[in-house]
Amino acid sequence: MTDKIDNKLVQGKHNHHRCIDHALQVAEQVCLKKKLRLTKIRRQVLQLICENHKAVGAYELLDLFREFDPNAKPVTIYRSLDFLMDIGLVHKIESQNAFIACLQAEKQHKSVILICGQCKNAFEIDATAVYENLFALSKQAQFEPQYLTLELHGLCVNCQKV
Amino acid sequence: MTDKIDNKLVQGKHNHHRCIDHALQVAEQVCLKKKLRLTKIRRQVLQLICENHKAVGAYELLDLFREFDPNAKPVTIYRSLDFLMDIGLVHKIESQNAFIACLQAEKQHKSVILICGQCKNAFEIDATAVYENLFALSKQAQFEPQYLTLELHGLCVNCQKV
DNA sequence: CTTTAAAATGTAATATTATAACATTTCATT
DNA sequence: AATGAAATGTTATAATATTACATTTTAAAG
Ligand SMILES: [Zn+2]
Ligand SMILES: [Zn+2]
Ligand SMILES: [Zn+2]
Ligand SMILES: [Zn+2]
Repeated sequence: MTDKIDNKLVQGKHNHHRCIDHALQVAEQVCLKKKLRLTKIRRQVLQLICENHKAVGAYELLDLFREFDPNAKPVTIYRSLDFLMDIGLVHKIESQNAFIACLQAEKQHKSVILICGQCKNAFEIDATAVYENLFALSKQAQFEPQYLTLELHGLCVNCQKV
Repeated sequence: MTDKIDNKLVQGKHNHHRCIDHALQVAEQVCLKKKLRLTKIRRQVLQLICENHKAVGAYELLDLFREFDPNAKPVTIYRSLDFLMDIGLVHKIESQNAFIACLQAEKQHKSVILICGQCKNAFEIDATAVYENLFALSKQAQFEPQYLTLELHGLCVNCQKV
């Protein structure tokens, strides 16, 4: 399984095993704390999402998952995604119908997802100030803000040259 | 056709005929300027989107459109939506797979869409500062920003009470 | 006024994304 | 061991969107 990881594909050079391990450890912690069950299926789905930093579609994930269970059905993936999203371990990229693992699920965060249109890598950076700004703006318009969809499309540093 | 408009449904009280007329006039102007063809079908689709300020799905739109042409197919709607979105007359709300008419298509604008989770009304307010902030932030992360998906979910003023 | 080529539309089929409904199994607790 | 809630299995289907190719409409040229 680990030999599928292709470090050339991820944003910047880094030991990607650490990302996966960290994400899985955080997942354990979060579930322990909330008394939720990180079952085998859920862990496998999370692991697959973590295999690179690209946004991954549910059916793409299903194909990958079928190496664990050839008979897996869409609903299995969607159920796991729902579970993982509910507890903040996975984010949905609405503009792509795709999913990424959150790399900072252990702490509360208000972030923008930067999505490279070329390589599809997606990563989060803090945008707390932006949230505050927008919430304030919307309140001025007598709107009661609840949650924000914030996705910035562009080119990552690796894809800008040429 | 006009007697379908229900002003109780729209954000605040206003003469909704003006919204439709304005949107259609702007559409004419934009197409004239860009030498594009605002065909009957495209105008009808835009008109239907304008009939209220709610986000409307493509198939919902198709149902409405079938009062013009009972044999209309999904692709007709999607083609018109693509055309209207390309020239900024319509925006897609990614988090809802739904569409709204832009009320300020005549001028360049950087806005956030405020979406009421209760009544589904959606309207835009200016967010130029937020764009600049985010673009600057992302550049610091060596990301080249291109376009932003910015959708704020919450409750509109009419839906906050009780 | 024809010819022509591009744009728009018609038509059918299909791809992609996501959920509903109900049966069965697993698991923690009693 | 009994119990009930949570998770999973299984089947079907809903909802959203696109592809491919035929035909018609339109604007512009000759
Ligand atoms: Zn996150
Ligand atoms: Zn890239
Ligand atoms: Zn707009
Ligand atoms: Zn409302």
